[in-house]
Order: sequence, then structure tokens, then C-alpha cells
Amino acid sequence: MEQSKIEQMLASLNPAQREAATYNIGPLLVLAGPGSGKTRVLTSRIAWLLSQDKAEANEILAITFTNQAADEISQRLQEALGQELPRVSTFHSWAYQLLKEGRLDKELLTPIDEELAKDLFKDCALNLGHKAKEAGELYKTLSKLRQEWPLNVDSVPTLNKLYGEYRQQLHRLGVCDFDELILDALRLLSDDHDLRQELIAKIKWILIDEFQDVSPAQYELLKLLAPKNANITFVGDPCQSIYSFRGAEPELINHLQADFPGLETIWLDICYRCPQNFLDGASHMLKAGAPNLFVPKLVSSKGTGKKIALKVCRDEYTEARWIARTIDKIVGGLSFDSINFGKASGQTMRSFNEIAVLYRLNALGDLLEKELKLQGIPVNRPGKAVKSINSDLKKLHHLWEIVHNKNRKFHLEMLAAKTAEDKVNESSLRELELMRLRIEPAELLLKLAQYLELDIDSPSIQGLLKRVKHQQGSFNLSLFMRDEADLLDLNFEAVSLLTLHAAKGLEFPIVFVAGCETGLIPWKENKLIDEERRLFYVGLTRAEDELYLSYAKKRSFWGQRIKGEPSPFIKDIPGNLLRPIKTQRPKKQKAKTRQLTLFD
DNA sequence: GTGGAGAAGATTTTT
DNA sequence: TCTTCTCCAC
Repeated sequence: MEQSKIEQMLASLNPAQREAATYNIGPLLVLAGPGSGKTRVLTSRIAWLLSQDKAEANEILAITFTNQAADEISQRLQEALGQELPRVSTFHSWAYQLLKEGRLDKELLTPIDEELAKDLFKDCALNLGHKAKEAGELYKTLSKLRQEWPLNVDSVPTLNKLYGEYRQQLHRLGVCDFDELILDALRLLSDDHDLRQELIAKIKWILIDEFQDVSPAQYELLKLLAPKNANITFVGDPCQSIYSFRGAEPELINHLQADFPGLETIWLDICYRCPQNFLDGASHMLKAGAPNLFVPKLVSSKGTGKKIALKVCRDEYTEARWIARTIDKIVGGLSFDSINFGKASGQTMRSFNEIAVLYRLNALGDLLEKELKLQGIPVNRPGKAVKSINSDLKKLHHLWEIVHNKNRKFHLEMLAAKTAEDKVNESSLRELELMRLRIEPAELLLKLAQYLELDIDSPSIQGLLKRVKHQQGSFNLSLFMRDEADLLDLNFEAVSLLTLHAAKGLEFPIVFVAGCETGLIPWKENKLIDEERRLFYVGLTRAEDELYLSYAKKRSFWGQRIKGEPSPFIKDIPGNLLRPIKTQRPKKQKAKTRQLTLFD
């Protein structure tokens, strides 16, 4: 390995970052504020471990929360080192790997995604005499329970039997759901003492990213792998924990000291992303609601910066148009208005992909998308329609997988349960399988839909066909079904429209947060107000240069007209950090005066 | 197994 | 408000 490269890497870190990257031995907690170079630290740390011969690549276990984050770290390591690299994986993929290795004799389990798992669970519930509605409830309850370890399904008597049945079905069909992956790994390691010791001996260094999003079950898995004095590094930011609805337990951070005595804590408190004003506003807001929460004082590397702009709008339409108009001005649009604006304020030109509009509910994105497009602003709205999968699409999906010979047993049974018996017979399936080799994916899909006698003119199937049309070779059909084929591409010249959740981990020079009203932010249905606060904190700390908050005094929502009060969170931002934007009513007059000055 | 009336419920999203 | 779900009658 090139030592100079590593040295260069370490030299570019600030003292706290470097201390974290080169922390020698024992448990370590790195509290990394927004924009404080968390990924750099993780990457440098792995590079340092390897270069100092502290570990071989296979002795390092690096766990991230998403595949995307895992890829990013892998890629950065590849660039820096280009040698044999440690595997960076998610909890789920690591667990899967472990189970695969531990079960060579048995049939390989294939993970299925949540939608399919839910279907199977519901089938089981119906077979055991539960009603459909009840089945949905039970699934939710089970999901919650499965985030804990030891598992306590007995606490809900009706669930006990059902869960047993469900697991049996999963096993029989040779599939596994995501929660079960973690649980199976836990079962395996708690039972097989030798295997556990073997792993402990093998894995010398553990690094956990996004610790604030780890579930209790995942934490138990970590504890099984790491003795009390292990070389384990937790990286996270409790202020950015926003995923409790899918099992994250931010309180776990308080258990660390007891579970790993001698734990050292390092703060990364220099923020390279946001100006000081945004940081101060965001932390003040966070502290106001949770006085007991330790919110670190973040120092910006960029100076004071601009104030946080605040715009009050008459209603949601005015808000959407104001955002559209402001974006147009910022990018130096060609309308008369924009040219004047650009000249008057001496703005630097921006491109669309430097701008993001954030909001709490996907529903708000619809109007924004419409209005921005109306103004000729290109938009990028990844992952908007997550649950557009209807039963036709499900059937089609099953048949697609059967024809591609993936999880054949599972999909055959699921399809059979949804269609008439005689539909799914081997000889016609074989015919379809042969057809697959000859024709394009879109054409095949159409044939499959016709075979199932689905309504091929329905919007869902037409939409799917359209999206699949330009695909070749193999691809993930379920992604296309969920409308997620167009993933967030930041190089694409368009304004990003995102939920606050989806914005996590991203940054943009210019950020709008729309719908900053009581009832929306915090979302009234969420009882965890603190988490809503953290979500807003995440939103505010995405901005590099300019931050605009807006709210509407009236908003139509689910048929009701709601009177919009400003979000209480806005009131928690010190007034001196805010810059109210006034309504520029006398538009004509303004243009006139400006024209006059030109002739002066 | 289909269709229609009526009720319910409507976040956030990764693996 | 508007879409989706549920359930019962046919």
C-alpha cells in the first residue's frame, strides 16, 4: 500500500477527525454532526487500520445502514487504496452472508421484499381464520415486536400461532423476509457457541455507521459479535435519528457506556456544510424542545453566512408559485422578472441541481411538482409512489419471477393463491419460459399480462410497460413497479423534490422547506414530537448557502381547509437568525422604477 | 368470484 | 376530498 497516500489522507483531516480515524484500541463512539465529515472519517479509519497492519481486510467488519452508503464507502476506499478491501455491508446483507455460510447443507433462503412477505403473512392469517383487516394489524404488531431481542411474540396470544405458521411457510417455500434475516442470525449466534467464538476471534475491528438508526435486535447482534472490550467504533448522531417507525432506537446510545466499559467519545463538531447561522438556528430549535438532549455546539467552517429566509404565503398555491418564481430567479431564468432580479442583486448563477425543495408529506410534492413544471423548471422526484402496486401488478410480478426461474416455488404458490387453479400449469409455463429467451422484456411483460387475462389498458400496467420499454437484459422488476426506476441522480439538471426523510445524508447549496406549519411540521399524527423536531433539524442542516422556509396561512388538505399557523419549530429559531421575505405586491411599480434608473 | 355500497383512513421508508 | 379496503349479497 502507498503509505504517502494514507498520510495525505490523514493530513487532510482536522484534529478530531484524525483522532477518530487513528484511535488505537477499544470501544469508541464518534458523534458526528451534520456535514462534519463522517464518511471521510470512516474511510480514513479503515485505510489507517490496513496501512498500519492492524488488520487484514477480512478482519474488519464495516456496517452501514443502506446499500448506497456501503457502496459509497467501498468506492472511496477503492480510490484511495485499490487493494484487497474489507467488505462494507448492511446488517441485512451481513446476516444473509452468515446464514448462507452456516447452512450449506440446507436449502438456500432467498430474501423477499416486504410487500411479498406481507402477502404471505396475510395468506397465513386468513388460513387461520383471521379477517383481512385484522391480518394487517397483526403484521404491524409483529413488525414492531421483531425489532426486539429476545423475541417476545407470546405477549400477543393470537400472534404466537400465526407467527409459527408464517415462519413455517417461509421455510417451506425457501424464502426469508428482512426482519427474519436479523432474527435468524441472532438465533444462530446465540445457539452456536463455537461459531460465535470463531467469529469473535476472526473479526478484530468493527465499525458501525448511523448508529442512531440501529434497532435493538441489531444491537443485540452486535453485542454477540463484540466482547466488552472489543475494538468497535460506533459512528452516529442522535440528533438525526428519524427512523423510529422502522425500528430505530436512538436511546441505545445511552446503553453504550454500560455495555462497552471504557468507551471513549469523540465529537466531530466542525461543520463543513452549513454556515453558522443555519447551525445555530437548527440547534437552538432542537434544544428548545428537548432540554435534556445534549445538542453539541457545531462550528461552521464557512463563517456566519446568510440568515434563514422565512416566507409567509396566503395558501398552498401561492407558496408553490413563490418557490417556483424564486427558483427561476436564482438560476437566472430568462423571464423579464428574473433578469431584473439578477442584475439588481448581483446573484451568482445557479443550476437546477443545486436546489432542493423539501417537505414533510409526499402529498405536498404533487402541487409543487405541478407548479414548478408549469414554470418550466425541470424536477427530479425520486421514489414518490411507493405503494402503487395493485394486485394485477403483483400477479404479473409473480409470473415474471416464475418465468425467470427465481424463487420459483414461492412465486408459484403465491400466484396460485391469487388466480384460478387451471391458469398455472406446467406446460403453459414452459412455453412462456421459452418465449422469454426470444423477446424483449416489455413484450414479454405484455404477453404475461395477456396470459393472466389482466386488463392491459389499465394505467398501472401501461405505466409499467412504458417504464420497462427501454430496459434490456436483467433488471429488478419490483423497483419498476414501485415507480422507483428513476433513482435520485444529482447530476441530472433538475430541482430535487424530496421528503425530509429522503433528504437525509444529502446536501444542496439551496434548500427550500415548504409547508412549515403546525400540523404538518410537526406532523400531527406522529406522537413522537422529538423525532419530528429532529426531522426538521435534518432538513435545516441540508443547506450549504441559502435556506428558505415557507408556510401557508390556508391550506386544503384531505378536503378540509386548514388554517395554517407557523410551525412551533420556527418560533424556536431565534428571531435574529431569521430574515422575513416581504410580499412584493406593487409589482408593476417596481419594474417601472427600475426602468427609470436604467435611463438615469 | 364479482360488484357495489359504505366505511375507513390518509406519514416517514430501508433491507 | 378522494382513494382504497371490506364485506356481504348475488
